[in-house]
Amino acid sequence: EDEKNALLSLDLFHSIKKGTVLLKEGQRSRVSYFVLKGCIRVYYIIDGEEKTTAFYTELDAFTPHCVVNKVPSDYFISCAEDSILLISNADMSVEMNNKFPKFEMMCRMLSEELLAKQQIDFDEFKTSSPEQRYLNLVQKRPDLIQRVPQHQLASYLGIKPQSLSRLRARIYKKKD
Amino acid sequence: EDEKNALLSLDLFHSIKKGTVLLKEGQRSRVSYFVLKGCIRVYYIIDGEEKTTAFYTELDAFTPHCVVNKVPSDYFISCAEDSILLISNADMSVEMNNKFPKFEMMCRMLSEELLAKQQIDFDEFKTSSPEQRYLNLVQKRPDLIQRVPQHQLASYLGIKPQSLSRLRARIYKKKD
DNA sequence: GGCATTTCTTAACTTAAGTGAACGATTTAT
DNA sequence: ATAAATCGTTCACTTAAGTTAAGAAATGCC
Repeated sequence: EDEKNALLSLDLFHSIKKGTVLLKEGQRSRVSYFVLKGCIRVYYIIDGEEKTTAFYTELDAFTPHCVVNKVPSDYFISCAEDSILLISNADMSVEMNNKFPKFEMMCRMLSEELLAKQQIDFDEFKTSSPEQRYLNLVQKRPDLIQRVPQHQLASYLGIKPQSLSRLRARIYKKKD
Repeated sequence: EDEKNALLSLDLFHSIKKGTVLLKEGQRSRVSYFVLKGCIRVYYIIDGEEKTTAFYTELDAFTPHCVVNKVPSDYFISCAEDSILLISNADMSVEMNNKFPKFEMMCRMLSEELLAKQQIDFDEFKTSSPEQRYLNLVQKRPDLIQRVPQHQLASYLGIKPQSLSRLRARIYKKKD
């Protein structure tokens, strides 16, 4: 339909190399990401240390906080792998939303679902120990454990790399 | 305008007593809440223990996960204080969204903002210690610390009540 | 008012995470 | 290919949270 043509007429697809920084702390941005292939990572630098808080992989959509609230970013975004991303800017979605009511509805439903899902994730995080969180991650996103460095996983789990290493050793020992 | 009349024609306002359980684990629900006065609380019962994960107070809106995803609820919701709530059901919002494009847009923007805001909250939680999280809460929601029992705050901060008590004593001692 | 329940604090002890440092192993750059 | 940097693991030690238990304080209920 018309929606389809409007989307395809713009070339939004980008091939991006591992390590490329897409957004820096302090920057303002107007773009959202949709991951077609690869992985992007959100991290803060606190007291000189990287603290990774999120990974977005195949078919994940992500609009940074600074885009929604029109403020400078608190965090960095970088490509954790060579990736293919769909990058769209906010003006474009405003236009799409105006032209196509269906698009607006889809966006509303999507963000409502993501919000509800994230609330559950947050609840799980709060109510479980680092070890349980790790085991939970093994269940829910086994790919992440393979494709992402341990020290980034550690802060994603809210702990230090050494603690994750120890915790893994502990779990491995239990399997007797 | 029309929107206003459509809203007012329905009586959605409810006065609810402290302690009333609005939603139980396992139940399906179709209703969202908007807190006009008071406080509602989300909690799980895990191994017989209550784990509080969220509080909604004046002017907060909340649609439970089970409503969005049409599944049985994982958690309980109860009134933490005598409250006045606006309770609307999902059919109603579907209708509103159909009738009034503006309403759909507002809902989309609201949930996008809430999603972005919650991501930041989650990030802060992951990157800080229980003590920092408590101090952060004192800054951001000082009212909660007054109006909510400590043991509920504790699990909200991801720790045990005894730890919160100790942590508070530790902070108080430091002020010398 | 007085009794029961719930809530908060304290303490001693256990367990696990934080810290600092060392050492291979792996990856990256030249 | 080699040197440099990064990464993962381990260890000893410190710090803080979990656990169990006891008692004080506050709250709710006849």
